Amino acid sequence: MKKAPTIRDVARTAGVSVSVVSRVLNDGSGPVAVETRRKVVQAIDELGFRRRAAARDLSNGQTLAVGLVLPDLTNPFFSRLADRIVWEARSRGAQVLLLTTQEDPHIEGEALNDLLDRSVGGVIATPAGGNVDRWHRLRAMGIDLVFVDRTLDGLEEVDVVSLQNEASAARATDHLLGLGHTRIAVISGPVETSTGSARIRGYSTALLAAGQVVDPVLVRDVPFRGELGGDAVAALLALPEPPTALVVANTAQVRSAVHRLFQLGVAIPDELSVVVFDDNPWSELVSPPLSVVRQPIDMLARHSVDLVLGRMQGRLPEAPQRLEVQADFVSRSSCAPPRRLAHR
Amino acid sequence: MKKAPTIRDVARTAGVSVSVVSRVLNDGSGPVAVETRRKVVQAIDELGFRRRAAARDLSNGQTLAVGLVLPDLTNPFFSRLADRIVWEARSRGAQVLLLTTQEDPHIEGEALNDLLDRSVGGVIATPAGGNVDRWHRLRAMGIDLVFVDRTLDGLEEVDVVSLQNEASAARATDHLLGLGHTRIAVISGPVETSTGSARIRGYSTALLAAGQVVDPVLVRDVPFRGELGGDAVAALLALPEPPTALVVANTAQVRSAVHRLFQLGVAIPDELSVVVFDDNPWSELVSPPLSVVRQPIDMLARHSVDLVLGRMQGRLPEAPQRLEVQADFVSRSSCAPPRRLAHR
DNA sequence: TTGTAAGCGTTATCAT
DNA sequence: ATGATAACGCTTACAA
Repeated sequence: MKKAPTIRDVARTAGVSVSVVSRVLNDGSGPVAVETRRKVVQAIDELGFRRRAAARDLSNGQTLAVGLVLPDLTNPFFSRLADRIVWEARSRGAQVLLLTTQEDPHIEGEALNDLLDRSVGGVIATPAGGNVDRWHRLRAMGIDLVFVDRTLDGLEEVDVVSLQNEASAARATDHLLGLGHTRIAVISGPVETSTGSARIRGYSTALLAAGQVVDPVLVRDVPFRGELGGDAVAALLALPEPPTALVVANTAQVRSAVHRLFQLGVAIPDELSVVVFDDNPWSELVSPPLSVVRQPIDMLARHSVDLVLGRMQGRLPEAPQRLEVQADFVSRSSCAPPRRLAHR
Repeated sequence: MKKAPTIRDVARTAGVSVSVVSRVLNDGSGPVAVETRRKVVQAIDELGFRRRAAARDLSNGQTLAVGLVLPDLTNPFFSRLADRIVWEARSRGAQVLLLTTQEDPHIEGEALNDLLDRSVGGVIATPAGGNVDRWHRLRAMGIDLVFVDRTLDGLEEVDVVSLQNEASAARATDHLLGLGHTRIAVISGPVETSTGSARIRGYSTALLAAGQVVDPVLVRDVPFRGELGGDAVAALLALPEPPTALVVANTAQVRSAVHRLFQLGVAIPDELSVVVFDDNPWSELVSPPLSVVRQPIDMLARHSVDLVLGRMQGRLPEAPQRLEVQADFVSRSSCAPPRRLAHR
């Protein structure tokens, strides 16, 4: 196991000094005679030389690596997001350090410490909540930060890429309203989260615009972790006046919610119309195929990577960017007009 | 944005030398008076000092970070694997650099280059195929390597964690045989891959043991990428003598295969019994719920992390480890005895 | 028990 | 256009 060649080895076998080699390595950081460059290049691949990232990072106090902090890869939304982000990052020459938080602020805190140590150049994250001080600290250390999917109050200065949560929820609700439903329920994420509150807002707005009232008993905000989506479904159906339509706006809970619906033997869409947030690979495999709000994951990925990398390289205006991408509504067979006198 | 404190700052404010600080940092790397340690510790968190990973790595020529090379996070099998590996790694203090290959040896090659640069301490990978020289090079540079899920010929010296592919395929086939099927088809991964060939072998063995012959026309090996699982299904059903049972042993193709089955309106299990490899979150949501071979993903994760980290820390015997973990067969409602005279 | 100083592989600043 | 050389922050002999 011979030691890997260093820049000095290259310099020696090319018969030049290390500074010259360094210059050809960082193309354009200084003048190099064309013939000299040739020799250097040749030496480089003759020796199979590769720059040690650690040394480079140490020297210029920064890394081209990006930290990716996500709740949980078990949720298809995040795993596809991770897939796209890794892809976009590598196509721009950056690497990705992956950390998961299980939606737990404590774990997230530790992850942030790691990131601090490792001095990544930037971070893309879906914040779990809290840790405001840590996030600030990160920024104070000059690490560029982009939130994806969710924001956090008190961090107005960080870039955010999210989807049009409010509009999308309104859109889904409108669809149901258009079918004639007058008792539409929603299962969202926690109201304390940016996505949870925005989606509930969209839902309410649509209802109000249609001249209906918002019945608080039909609005369920459940955590992202766990299987509480199912319980919310059960609770909703056990109501004296159960809903005839349901919007599952908590991506992490759609599996659980749908699972329960099936267990309970609810006839979809006859007894209950349903729309879910996010187009899972299986949402058209179940019967009936689910109508969904399709989140443009690749756009989220592309923009977040653009933002971090852009900031890290100092392009981009000072002001924090706030990007909202549009979601599509995909109508399949899980919605129908309400049946009068539907009993269960 | 003040500069982050260095080990020297700590030494100064604690009134000791840097080596002492370093010693308390790497607990046990040398003697430190208990009172001195106290002062140092105090100085450390007074200043909020954190070691720069780059410097540490540079100094000792190694990183505690692990490279994770996976085909594709879009496949639930790999996303769950990633999730578990990240988790296990962090619980042992290691970070994970994530790279995806899209099953493309060329992309994989580039990923390996990155890993070389970044001098991660070890790598956990599901090899896409080829790149044998690159893998060797990695090992030659002292980077510990563990293959998970798949192996590669010509790399007998690397640790492998996989599941009992042959036994699991046999098990699934046996189940169908037990139901009385005499025309069982299999859709596997490429025969060139370790998983593809092993599963076909298991399938054949079971058939032979039951006194049946292996009809080559019923054995379809399809790539991991793309949607060819669906086409294989269609081809199988178009046979003059179509199968009455099907084992989808290519995890990456089960969605596509099942999708096509549904499109074609095949009655499961009446017309066709099916068993699929890997317990997707949706496999019990579709109707009928699918009988599956459940892969013990957390075991795969745990063992791979144990292996890399163990090697990196120099424990572990010389000889390459070959771990096979057991998969469970979960019977649900997609299998039944064959119907005589089933026409389509 | 503690301190000094020489690396580790790059980059960047000056001279030449 | 090139070459010395000093950082960068930490680890580790080796001395004291």
